[in-house]
Amino acid sequence: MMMWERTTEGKGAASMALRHAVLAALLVGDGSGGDGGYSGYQLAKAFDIGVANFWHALPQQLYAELTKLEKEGLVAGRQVVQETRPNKRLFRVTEAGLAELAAFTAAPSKPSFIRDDLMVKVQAADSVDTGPLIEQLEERASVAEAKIELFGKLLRKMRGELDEEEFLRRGDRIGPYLTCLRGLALERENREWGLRVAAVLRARGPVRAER
Amino acid sequence: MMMWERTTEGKGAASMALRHAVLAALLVGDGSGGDGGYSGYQLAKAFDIGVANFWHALPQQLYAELTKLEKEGLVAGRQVVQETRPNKRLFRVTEAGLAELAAFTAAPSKPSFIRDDLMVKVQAADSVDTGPLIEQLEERASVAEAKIELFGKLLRKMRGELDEEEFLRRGDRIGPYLTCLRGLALERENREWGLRVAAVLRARGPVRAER
DNA sequence: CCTGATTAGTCACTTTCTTGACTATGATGA
DNA sequence: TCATCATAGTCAAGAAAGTGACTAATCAGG
Repeated sequence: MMMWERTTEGKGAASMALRHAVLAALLVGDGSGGDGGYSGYQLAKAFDIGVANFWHALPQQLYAELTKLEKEGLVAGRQVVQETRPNKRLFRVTEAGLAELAAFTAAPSKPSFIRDDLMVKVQAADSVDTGPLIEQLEERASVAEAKIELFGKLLRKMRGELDEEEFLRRGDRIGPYLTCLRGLALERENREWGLRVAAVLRARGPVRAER
Repeated sequence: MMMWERTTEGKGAASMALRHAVLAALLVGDGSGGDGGYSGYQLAKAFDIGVANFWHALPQQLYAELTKLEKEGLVAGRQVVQETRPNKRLFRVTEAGLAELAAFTAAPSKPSFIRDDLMVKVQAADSVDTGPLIEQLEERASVAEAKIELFGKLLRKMRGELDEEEFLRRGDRIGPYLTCLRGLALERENREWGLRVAAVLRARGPVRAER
């Protein structure tokens, strides 16, 4: 039997993946945000930095998910009337939401999944023109560089005046710090790999008579 | 204007993402496989090792995609009658398929995306029971360890008797080697991060009075 | 005064993925 | 000999995710 025939085995596990990412992200805004909660809009921004390290979603999806979560009582929203800006709804995680997150955390994780156009292109590098590929690899390396700096700043900000060891021992809210560390490591690898592959392909020159 | 309002901009880019991963994976089977091409079944296995580093897909999707690709002339399948096994169809990439891959390679890449349950859980680590989380982190580290060894073997096999520098200069088919290198780096990071986070959470002990 | 950016969302449609079957045959191991 | 594994697929329903367009207010700059 091969791997895709896991019939009748992971039965009641209920995927609905985005929701847990939303709940986890919302926890951060809850309290530190000052006014207790994130709006959909703010959540979208929080996703862009930080959460983007392990989850990607467009704002439309977040709004939709927030609506569903509210209907199920996992988050509670309250209207905030603003004069200078359009009104907004601030959401915070409810007890039920926290319970849902706890259950999710206790359940087995599905293997992480990655999807990367550039890697597909590198896989085919022996059969196609490498010119544009080299450009994209170097572009990616420089994007990674920028993220590395951004994450460095974020980490410094999160740990405040404590050093890392100290913060991880005694800080509160270390979750986002730990995921950010992973993002940092990832981007470093991204940069190294991009530069290395670009160099290798450059050194080989144009692809020789294929097929 | 925010990022999700890229209206009328990436218009003709045609997503259909899986197809390029399939084409790139098929290229490897084409020739080295001996009998010229991969069957859907073999492709599924190839995806599981190697391609899984940058693309995840279930066999059902691959079969479906192969059918579509054949209808569009990007791959060609031929029936192979077997006595000892069920018959199969071997697929190879056509000229048109290669052209499609080339066009894809030249076009801008969409940002890589990751989705990782475990990271979501770590993000929420300050608010939930960390016991099962620590277990999962250590489990992941050991899975990563196994992959590291597997990739080491794969790489040695691919480069044959040459050393890495030499192979990357003169070897043919370096694409899969380069993506495998990335996979290796990724798994190493996975292992380090998993062990580190598990250690940090363990040292902190159970979560203190939440909310 | 007009343009564009920022805040704050909503709606509808399409594509893709996942899930859970079901069909075959031969080989291998207990 | 019986069970299971490995090969080699196919099908269909439903859930999840992604895409593109649209509304609306305010503010900042030229």
